[in-house]
Amino acid sequence: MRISELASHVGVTAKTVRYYESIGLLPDPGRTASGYRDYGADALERLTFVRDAQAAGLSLKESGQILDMKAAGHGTCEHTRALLDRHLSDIDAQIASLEAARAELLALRARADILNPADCTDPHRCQVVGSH
Amino acid sequence: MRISELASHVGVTAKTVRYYESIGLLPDPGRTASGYRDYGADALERLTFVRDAQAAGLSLKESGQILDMKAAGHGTCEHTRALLDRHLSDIDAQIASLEAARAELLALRARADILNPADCTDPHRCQVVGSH
DNA sequence: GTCAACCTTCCACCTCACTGGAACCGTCAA
DNA sequence: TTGACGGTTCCAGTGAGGTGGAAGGTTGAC
Repeated sequence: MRISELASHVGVTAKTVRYYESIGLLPDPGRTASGYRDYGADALERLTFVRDAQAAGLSLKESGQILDMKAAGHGTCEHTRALLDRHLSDIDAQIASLEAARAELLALRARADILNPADCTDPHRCQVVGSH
Repeated sequence: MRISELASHVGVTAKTVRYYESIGLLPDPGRTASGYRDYGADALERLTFVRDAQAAGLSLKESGQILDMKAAGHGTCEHTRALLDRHLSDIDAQIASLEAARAELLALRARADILNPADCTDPHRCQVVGSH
């Protein structure tokens, strides 16, 4: 399959696929006689994994690490598990901090709702954002 | 107070404070006779707000917008409220996507747990990451 | 008076994940 | 055979949020 077909299967652009190849995330695909990149199912699987992993918050580098461990075939499960565990706690921390942020924003909003907009005319302070 | 003191109160570096000033996020502070930046409580409050807002997922630009609206003193409450509302839904979306990612990672981890590590010796595929 | 630890400016560089554009070649249907 | 729409390379830029380092001035304790 050609680059655009591969890209559209996964929901990225051909540019992005070439970029991934340039950073070593995708291997050199074979080429057709005319020099076009020619991808197989393995490329699709690899790219799909990168996309999934990215959706799960892993960086391209980390996806590459997992994929490389897989290709090297050593320590794979333990390393993958460790990476996964680290990301699970990262995600938990992110969710916690977002929820704290949410609460903060909500409190700010509540103040904005309660305050009479007419009170908001002091040219030097906004009641919502002001001293806290 | 001097730049490092301000910075350490908020948990950033002096470099970062100068950078914030350079992008207009913090106003020119006064200077001592020798040219050192001299900050007051207002700078601390402003920088703290930027840090809080950043923790809440706002960009530096957006923090600056709120702070500018506050300084300009017009339309403040409505604009702040709109910004806050937009960010609340952004945060909700982020939390939702992180929770989806979490579930995905957890599923991957569960596969890692169930599989016998001894099965993970095939040099060409990792059971955890492989075909799905 | 000396020394470390601070401060100043300025400019360049970094990471991440792309994106845009130029200049050129290949494919395919009308 | 012409034109649209792909593909190729390479280089440069984006934007967010900084960091590093050089070259110099200031402060304060011993």
